[in-house]
Amino acid sequence: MEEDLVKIRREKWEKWKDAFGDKIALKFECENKIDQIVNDYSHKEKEFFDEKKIVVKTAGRIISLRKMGKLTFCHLSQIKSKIQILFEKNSVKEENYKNLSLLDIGDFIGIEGYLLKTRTGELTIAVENYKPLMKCLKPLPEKWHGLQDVEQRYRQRYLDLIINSESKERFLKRIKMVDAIREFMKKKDYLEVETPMLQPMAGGATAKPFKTHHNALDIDLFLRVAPELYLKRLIVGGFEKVFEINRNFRNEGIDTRHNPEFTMMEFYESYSSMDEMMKLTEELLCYVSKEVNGAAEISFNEQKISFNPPYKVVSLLMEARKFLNEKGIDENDLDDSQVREKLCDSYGLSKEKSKSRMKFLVEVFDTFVAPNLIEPTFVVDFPVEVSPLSRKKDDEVVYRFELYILGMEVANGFSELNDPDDQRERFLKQAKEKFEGDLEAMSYDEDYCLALEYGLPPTGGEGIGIDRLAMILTETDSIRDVLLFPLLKPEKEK
RNA sequence: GGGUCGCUAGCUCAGCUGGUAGAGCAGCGGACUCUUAAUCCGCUGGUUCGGGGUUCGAGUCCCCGGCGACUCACCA
Repeated sequence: MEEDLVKIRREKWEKWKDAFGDKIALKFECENKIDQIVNDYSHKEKEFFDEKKIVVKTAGRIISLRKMGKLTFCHLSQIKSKIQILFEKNSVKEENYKNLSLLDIGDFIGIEGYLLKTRTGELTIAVENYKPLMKCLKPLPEKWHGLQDVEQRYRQRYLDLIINSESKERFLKRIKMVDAIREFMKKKDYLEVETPMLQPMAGGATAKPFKTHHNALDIDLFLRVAPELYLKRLIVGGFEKVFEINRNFRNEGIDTRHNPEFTMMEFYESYSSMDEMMKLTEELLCYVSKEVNGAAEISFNEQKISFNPPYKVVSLLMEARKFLNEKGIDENDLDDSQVREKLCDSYGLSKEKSKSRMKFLVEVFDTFVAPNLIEPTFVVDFPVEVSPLSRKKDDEVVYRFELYILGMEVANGFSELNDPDDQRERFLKQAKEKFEGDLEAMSYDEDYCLALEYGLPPTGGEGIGIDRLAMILTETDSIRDVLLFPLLKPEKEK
């Protein structure tokens, strides 16, 4: 049983004090990083190490252990690399060789030794001194198959990271991606800011918020669904270019593309419009793809995708109307709710989402067109009705776009609505929908309208879904696999 | 919330129409100075997710519950 295995490891651990002076080391001067050692020396010939004794001092977790009499091979792991280490009975002190039996796979040790190449040509540290740093009391999952149980990989992500290198690599890639995005935005003179997560009113997106309570103020607060309205207040305040990479929270379903908390980058630029945002997006994605994957072209489940600009542009309304034409549907009939419901039934559309002519058209697009947008594609011509924060182009549509990749919405941007009178009217319409039972409709935010009265310059703004972009760039099907700790239901106490 | 599937040793998995729960890895003991899924000999290890039921007998069949995966609905 597992307790027996832990008991044996604990007994070994008890002996550390006599054998090595410490049960738990305070620290270890790790003078050489393993990936640096590998980079510097793995290409050298075997003879190089015969002539020159290169001494290194490093530390890591033991991830494999092969004892063969008077020789013991291990692999020592650090975040970016691993290296083989070798204990020879003649090179370490006799009692220290014997004390190797107190070490297990999973333990952290610090070592000092010299480099050599084995008969098979593998760069190896021949250990002269070593010091165990901390015991791993639990047995690690098996080295060959790794940790397969999906649930355990999420619940105990550290085990997944120790044992499954693909998983570790995927997260390192995500980190690199976020770094690249940040670098890009800073190079473009955007200022990085943080705006409230706790908001008295959850605005900036149509979504169901999480509610919470502040005790000292005795007020209800919401976790933000978007930072949008605060970022635009900063534009009013004269911060001409701002961006924020942070979490949003939406109290909605969970599936392979949705987690209740997710990361978005939102950015806003004064004196700009949706056209500049689209150009910037093309440039950004191309740059990030090259930084992360070394190329602007990637493949995803055999599908080829290019991030090289320019991206295709399709009109939401034109595509939806094309569908109506093909099916012989008269658009004017769509004002009749009974007609819409009938059509929803025959084409398998959501009645909930088709409660007006325009919403029906959007639903048609989402269902029949969007899933087929594999290569990066901008969708334009969104109805005013579903875009309460975008500037009107005419009575029907706004200056707004969404970017689709692999059938997935990855970005959403627009020329910001900066007319306070128009904004008030749009909020009123939202408030009415909310009153009529739409839980996702926006609240009337008078404080934001007040800010607009001080003058929001013409502004382009956009939000990019970071998790989804990470999925695409790491060829990952589920959002949970690019989130270190996806939300799971707690296990029930027995 | 609905549907389908899954849950067996620390890990990866077998276990057929119901008949004594098995293997590999890990672990323990032994051999071994170039191994790398090391090898060889021997050994240990189980509340079969939980609770009921049917049965002489349940990992297997039935019911209830838990958690997860996929999928539909909702959403980005």
